[in-house]
Amino acid sequence: MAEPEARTPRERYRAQVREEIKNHAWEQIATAGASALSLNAIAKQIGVSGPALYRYYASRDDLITELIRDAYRSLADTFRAHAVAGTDLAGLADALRHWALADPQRYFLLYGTPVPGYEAPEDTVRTTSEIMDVLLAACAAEQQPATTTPLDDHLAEHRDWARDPKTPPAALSRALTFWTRLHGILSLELAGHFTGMGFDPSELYRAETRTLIGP
Amino acid sequence: MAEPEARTPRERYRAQVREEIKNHAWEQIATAGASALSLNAIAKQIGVSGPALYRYYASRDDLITELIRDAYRSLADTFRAHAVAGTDLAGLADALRHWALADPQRYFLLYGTPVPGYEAPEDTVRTTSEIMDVLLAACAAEQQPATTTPLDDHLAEHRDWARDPKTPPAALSRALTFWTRLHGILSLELAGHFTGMGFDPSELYRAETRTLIGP
DNA sequence: TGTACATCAGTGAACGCGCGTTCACTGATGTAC
DNA sequence: TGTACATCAGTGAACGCGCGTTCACTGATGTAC
Repeated sequence: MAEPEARTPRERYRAQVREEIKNHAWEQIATAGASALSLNAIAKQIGVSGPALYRYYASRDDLITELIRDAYRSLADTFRAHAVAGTDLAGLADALRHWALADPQRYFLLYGTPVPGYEAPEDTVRTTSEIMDVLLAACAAEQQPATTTPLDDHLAEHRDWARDPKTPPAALSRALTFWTRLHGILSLELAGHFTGMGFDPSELYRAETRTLIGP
Repeated sequence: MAEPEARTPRERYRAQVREEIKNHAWEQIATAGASALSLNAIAKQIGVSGPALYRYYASRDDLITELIRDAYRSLADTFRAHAVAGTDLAGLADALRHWALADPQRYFLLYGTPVPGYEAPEDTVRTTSEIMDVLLAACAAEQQPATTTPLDDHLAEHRDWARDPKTPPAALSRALTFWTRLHGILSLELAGHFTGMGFDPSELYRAETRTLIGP
């Protein structure tokens, strides 16, 4: 994925095995959580001895970092596809929801409980900026409200995270509330906090999406 | 805490040691996350042999369950104190934020990445209902809007989670959005997703609190 | 096309570690007469 | 107040386990002449 393209058969084989390792890693994460991920267990599943995996990943942390990288890339690609297609904020919200529901543990790997001390590598930070860029562009494309809120004012002065200096302050506010509101619903839903309450989380999600659109 | 009161010196001693174990457990969770919690490590910190802890907790899972129980109790107590004092929604929002910031890992233990397969014991479910009751009462005490939203309609028909049947539908909506919006901000903030963005998360929190209040 | 060499995937043994948990025990603290 | 007994906290040895990781190696695959 992030690898250079595989030209030779050997390179193609390598890429294939790396992919297989990752697939089993995701499976394990889905079954027992990321903290339970074990190289030896993956090796056993693939039908290979434990040390063999060290041909493909330098360490367990290396593998996890690559999973995180892939996850961010996947979300960024999803967003960018919508940006190219010229979809609006509602489209992005839908895309985010589908992406999250498709693989809850992948969502939590990015946005769940942080591992104390873990520092994201430089390139994933770039990917998150890419995601934010798409979101900000979509917000800027919406009709801007006439009035200004205290939050707009604050963000107008703290806007380093918006790479395009032409982004209007109201779009900054909207991007943040888009992110936090939808994340709030998704993370509680995926964690199962709504089970047994009886209502349909997608109704809540759609209601929140509606309030985010328009001026 | 959830124990019967300690009458005899022995019982008091027991309660004291249990408390000490929990304190070190929280410390460990804050340092390395809940999945790294180890009974042996706690024993070492206390200066006691590993098996000694089994006098106080039947197993590692037992200890974690009690930590979760305590955490829910703590939040419920915080909310109830505000209910008794007759505080409004803004007061609850403030209380929630302070409670979360006071101990991020405690927050994540309740609302972070779920452990696949873990089932909450019956009594914590009761505590969460208690929390919801306070929130719903505060929402019902607010002035209700004149118009009705599609979400109101949906929740009017799926309201088993609201124990008081007199709770107006708009209050149900408000309680849910209160919860999900504030959780969205808090969890992203505590996980460090806003670091480096430059703005003040509390401004965002206050802005969202404002939109939740009034009709 | 065939041979000589280099590359590299995978093996099996080993290291050191820490984990949760059990068990039979010692010794101190509390209780009953 | 003193003695006999029961309760219970804590110990140390042990069990079985799985983990990440290293190392020297075998054997297959690819490369160069």
